[in-house]
Amino acid sequence: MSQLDTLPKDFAGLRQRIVERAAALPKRLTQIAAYALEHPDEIAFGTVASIAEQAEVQPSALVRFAQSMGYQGFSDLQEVFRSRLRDRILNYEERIEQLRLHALSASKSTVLFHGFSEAAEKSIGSLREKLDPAALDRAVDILSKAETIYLIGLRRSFPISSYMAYAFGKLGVRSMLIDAVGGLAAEQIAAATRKDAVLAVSFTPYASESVALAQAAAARHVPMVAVTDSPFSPLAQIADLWFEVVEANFEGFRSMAATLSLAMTLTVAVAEKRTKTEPRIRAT
Amino acid sequence: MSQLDTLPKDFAGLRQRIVERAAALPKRLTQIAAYALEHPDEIAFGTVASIAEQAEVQPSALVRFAQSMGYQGFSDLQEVFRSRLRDRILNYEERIEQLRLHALSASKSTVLFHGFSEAAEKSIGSLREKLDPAALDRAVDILSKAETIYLIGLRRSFPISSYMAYAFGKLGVRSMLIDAVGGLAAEQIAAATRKDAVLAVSFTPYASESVALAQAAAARHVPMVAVTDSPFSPLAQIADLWFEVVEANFEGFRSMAATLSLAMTLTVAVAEKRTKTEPRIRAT
DNA sequence: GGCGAAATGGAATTTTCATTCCATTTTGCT
DNA sequence: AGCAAAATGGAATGAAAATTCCATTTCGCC
Repeated sequence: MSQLDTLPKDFAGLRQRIVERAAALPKRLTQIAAYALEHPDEIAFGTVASIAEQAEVQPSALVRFAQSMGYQGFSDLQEVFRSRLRDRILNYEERIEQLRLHALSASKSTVLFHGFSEAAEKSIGSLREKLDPAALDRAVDILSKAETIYLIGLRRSFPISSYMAYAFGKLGVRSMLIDAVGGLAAEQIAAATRKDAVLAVSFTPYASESVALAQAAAARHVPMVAVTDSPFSPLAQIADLWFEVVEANFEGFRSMAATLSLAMTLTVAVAEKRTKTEPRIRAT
Repeated sequence: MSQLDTLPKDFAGLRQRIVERAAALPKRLTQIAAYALEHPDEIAFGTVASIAEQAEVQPSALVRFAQSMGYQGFSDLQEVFRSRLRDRILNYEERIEQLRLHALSASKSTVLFHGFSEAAEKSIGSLREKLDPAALDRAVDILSKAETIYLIGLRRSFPISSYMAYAFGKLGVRSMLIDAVGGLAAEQIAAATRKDAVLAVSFTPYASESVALAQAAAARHVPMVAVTDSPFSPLAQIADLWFEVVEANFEGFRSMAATLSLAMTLTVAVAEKRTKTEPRIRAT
């Protein structure tokens, strides 16, 4: 309670404090300290009653333990254990501290920059964890068999599709960017057949034109790989194979970093797979 | 409630059930389904009240959702979301092991993906270290004073400029994307005056058309902010202010993540600075 | 366009949980 | 050993949270 020094807000700091003070603590509280360090996720998710039972102490002892560490009650201490679980997923702890320091002295635009960067890093990190290698291989397989790859991605997704069009061009892979210039989107995709393939990219709120184009292609049985953000996406319904990419956002603006990384991967992988069959130009 | 079939005890099963049933669910519950899959951590850690607020629904709707998935109440469903996190933590060491295995037996495309992701993370990290906050503020200042912001960025930089055009549009900032449709690039930029501004993006090898357009604008004294990769870039010579962004590359393909992060920052910062003068639309 | 059923919002209620309090036990010191 | 101070256990309390209930709105069908 009478805690003049700053009380640990992150798990690393709390852990250190527990180790330091444990020796000077009464028996029952030492017991709790040991339990806490050994079963941190129990502390994070359990209730006072359930933890007390597990650790074979009284509920009140848990509260006293938290107070002896400087917190007002058990709930405050538990919050630190929970934050550890949130952060650990992406290995953050240090980052957040750093960001906090930055944020104090920084201008509004600097805060924005770090916020967007953070969102980008988070997005990439989470896709790295959950991207299915087998799905990636299948997607490359579908696309590399296509005579022409049709790229659907308008509005927010247009940077992705236009990047792929650029890179495919450099790599000598025949592709068609559906850019809807002159209102000719439908005409642009009309030539796609079963021998081609579609790569469709769309995120909430799904641009209705992109969806309509993808559906038109699907109706004609053009093989389709989709990149979208939810199993409820209209693209997920119609694609032969789809990737779920959830981008983190900052101030309501979603990152595109993870999607872009995936797009680059597909582009290069398809180009390389093709080169094995028919030799082609290689470029940056 | 009247759940004869086994109700999901692990997250994977629950996830599948949510996807299956969501279509047949009423509007509000579908909304919750989407939120739950997109923010599983929130469900795991939050309280009914806090989650309800985040997802913009009533607390009672969350309980109904849980019941429609076969659970007795929200707490039971939440327990599944929590178990997912527990498991994830327990698997942490395994994960590293798994990653090691991946690296050995990984498919070519997985290696590509991790390579590009790493390049993106590196690029962002290095820009975070060296981006000058004062320069950022000045750039925002220059751009926010413009009547119309002309966006120059072709070929490899086109994803960046097209993203900014999209975002500026959403934010109600007048901008003109020089997309060179119909070979009309010169005409597109011809209207720019001293009261406007140019944001030019170009990297080695500098697309000659981009450079020519920027020079044309500079000759007419249009204020210019540039994003490029070297002090020797032709853009650096003519811009009033320029950012050096060095993107890491993998297998000869440069990331765009850092540039994109900077682009988002400029876009939002300019929009916010403008809103102080004249009220405008706010959107994602 | 009107009727009935389903869905929804929000307040009321119940349950669960953290915290506090106090009687009892243990510990440390003389 | 005997006393005071600290620690402990367990029940009582109050706060917060989940759940239920009901009036109102929305939706689908005739």
